Amino acid sequence: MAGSRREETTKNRLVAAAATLFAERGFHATSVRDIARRAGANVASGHYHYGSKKALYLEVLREQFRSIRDELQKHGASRPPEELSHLTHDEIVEVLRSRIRTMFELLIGSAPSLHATLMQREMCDPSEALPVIVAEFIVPMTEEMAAILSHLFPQLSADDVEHCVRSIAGQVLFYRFAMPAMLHLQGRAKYPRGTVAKLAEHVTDFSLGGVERLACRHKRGKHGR
Amino acid sequence: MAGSRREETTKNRLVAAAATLFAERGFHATSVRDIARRAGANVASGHYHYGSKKALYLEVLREQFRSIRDELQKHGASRPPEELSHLTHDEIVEVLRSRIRTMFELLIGSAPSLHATLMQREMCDPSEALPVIVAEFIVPMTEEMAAILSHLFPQLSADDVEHCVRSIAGQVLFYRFAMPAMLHLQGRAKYPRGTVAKLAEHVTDFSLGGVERLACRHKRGKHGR
DNA sequence: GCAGTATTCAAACGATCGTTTTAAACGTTC
DNA sequence: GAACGTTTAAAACGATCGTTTGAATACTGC
Repeated sequence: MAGSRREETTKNRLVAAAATLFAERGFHATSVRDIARRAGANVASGHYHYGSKKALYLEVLREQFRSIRDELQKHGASRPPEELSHLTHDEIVEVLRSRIRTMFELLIGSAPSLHATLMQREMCDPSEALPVIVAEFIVPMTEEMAAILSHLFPQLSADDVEHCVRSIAGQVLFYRFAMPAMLHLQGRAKYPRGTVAKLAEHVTDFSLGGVERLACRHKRGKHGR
Repeated sequence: MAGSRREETTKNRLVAAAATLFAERGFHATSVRDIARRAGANVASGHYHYGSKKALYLEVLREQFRSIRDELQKHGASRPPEELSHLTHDEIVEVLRSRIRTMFELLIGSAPSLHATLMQREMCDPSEALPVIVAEFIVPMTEEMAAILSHLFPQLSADDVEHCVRSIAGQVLFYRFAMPAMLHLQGRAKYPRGTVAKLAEHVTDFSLGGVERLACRHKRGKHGR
């Protein structure tokens, strides 16, 4: 026994099944019987291994967002943030473009992306897992983006940087959080191939314009233009 | 009887109570008994007046989004869109600023804003009411914003205008859809006074920069600067 | 007034919920 | 192989769910 690598124990199958179902249908619309059935386990196994349905839900979110930070680092930012200082302006722009693209891939890429769906549901009905999401996903992503913007335009105030980070995050998250409406408008079942690349280009260009305008505003008085 | 003005009939109290509870807790977490209790009615009254819990839910959404278009017109755009042609560039900018501010007030203003909450829940679990939301809220708002941007920068392609509209909408919606995370980050229970004004200013300035960059891009080749 | 419809009410329906119970099966250690 | 803690299994628990029933009540037109 004791195979340390991804044992297919009942406990593991339970949390995996629960993650899928909680993401697909939400907490209240998912029954412990659905979870047990999908995990090929007994109805009582959830309580035996996790204590309660709620505790199982919290474990699902802890597990999902424990791994996402590594995922973020793997896809992009292989270099520590201080290395940004050694890059030219245009190179940092390309870093920004790459990070925005990574976010899009994470949120609306081909994979189902349980993280995003679970996060969206937590924004509707926050639970004790909200701090985990903030600490493991939102804060790291926010700080990295802030570092990039600060290096791009050092004259930006900390407040402006924060606002710009949220402007960028908002643009990206929009296509996930408003996905059903967008797909309905387009009469599609899912975003067509190539959407990620196109959106990443647009959001990057749009945001560069936005950030640049704020950065140059101070030279032209408080309200620019 | 036949008082045409906002009768406090059981039917009306039911749909009002249902709107509040569906927004607060979601469809599955709200029981017909909760609704009846809040409406001061019997458990069976929901079925008598609306047929089923699901039908009541759909009626709630239809009613909520039937009224929001009027709300949008009242707060802003008192003039038909073609009047934009008679305004100067700077005047159109102020129209844009005012519309963005209206959106913020609608989404995170002091009022509870059932619309926004119900819409957010529909994006998690789309129902037959999704087309109503798209037709009554998203399409009008999108088209008006597109008209403003087109008048601001006539050289923008239709595709670019669409993308920019979504970039603006995304920034605004972010502060509603990610509200629990933002408030947790700030250690607050709700956005402090003056937030709407500050955010509207930022999003307007940021977006003007973004749109302007895209508008000027064509003069500098496909990938500008 | 009464007939007839529309609405409200208390009570109960069957189904399903999360959870608990009890015992059987399994795995490990002497 | 006996003893023991761990895990799984079937069955049932009480509670609550959405819905239905059938009688009581309120309202309408005459």
